[in-house]
Amino acid sequence: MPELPEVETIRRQLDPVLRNASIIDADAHWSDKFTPALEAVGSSIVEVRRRGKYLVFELDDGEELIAHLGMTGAFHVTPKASTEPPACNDYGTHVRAVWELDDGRCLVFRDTRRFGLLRVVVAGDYRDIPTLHAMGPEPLSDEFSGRTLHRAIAGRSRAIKTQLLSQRPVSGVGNIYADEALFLSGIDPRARRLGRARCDRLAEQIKIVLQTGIDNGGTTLRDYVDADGERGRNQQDLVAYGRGGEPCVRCSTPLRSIVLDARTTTFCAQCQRR
DNA sequence: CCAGCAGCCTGAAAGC
DNA sequence: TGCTTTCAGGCTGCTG
Repeated sequence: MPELPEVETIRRQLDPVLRNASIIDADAHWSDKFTPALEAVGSSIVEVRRRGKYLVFELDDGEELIAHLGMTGAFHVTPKASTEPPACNDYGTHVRAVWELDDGRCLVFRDTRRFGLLRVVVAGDYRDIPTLHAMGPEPLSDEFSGRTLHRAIAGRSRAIKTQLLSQRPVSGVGNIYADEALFLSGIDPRARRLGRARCDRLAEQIKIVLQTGIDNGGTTLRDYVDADGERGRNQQDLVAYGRGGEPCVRCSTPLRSIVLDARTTTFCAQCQRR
């Protein structure tokens, strides 16, 4: 559920407090989705960046620690205090990795459902992380526009929402913000062909809903909390996602919920055109 | 290469 | 009340 705005919110909190921190020890859950955490030991964090929904911890040895939050992933930094070397069990439930820093603080990764992922790679080499490797442009950059969206979906026959969730036409959009952007641009999520004009509208609304999400500190529906343990506020601004059966804010027709590619999809059959 | 879909996970909520 | 079933969903990897 963390999508671009949630990951960006966390990044903005982690970057200033983790710069120049040295990782002197680590512990990880046994799953090979999390054991790569140990490979970061001995390096210092240069900067915390983001690409789509992935956090990228740039290390000083030419490598990057990559983290995907899956559905329930969360990061936080403990205050100085430390007593013993870190162990996952010491920091509460569902801790999947702990990195001990040289000043006594710890970076802690929790992930209840274990849909998250940690990797250490040579900087920029994402061949082992297919979605990151083939990731489309950053939605809030000039690299993404109606023109690039139109070109990216040309010749493909899958529903537009499915294509958005694939991260290829654009990065960082998940189920919540896809439903919101499609609603606001008046496009049926099942539409399979979009002309340039509709791509322009959709690209514009994607930028707006993601920026609004960042400004609101993310959307909290269930598990999401930022690095300070705070919930987001963007759920108050949602007009489509999770509102099946409620009246459309534009035309009052009850919003319809369907399952598209195994994901709940809510839209207005009146306002959104195929 | 592409479309479609099962499987991975756990806890909350709904159903019986 | 307590047990069982359903649901949530990003991404991987398999199949046709």
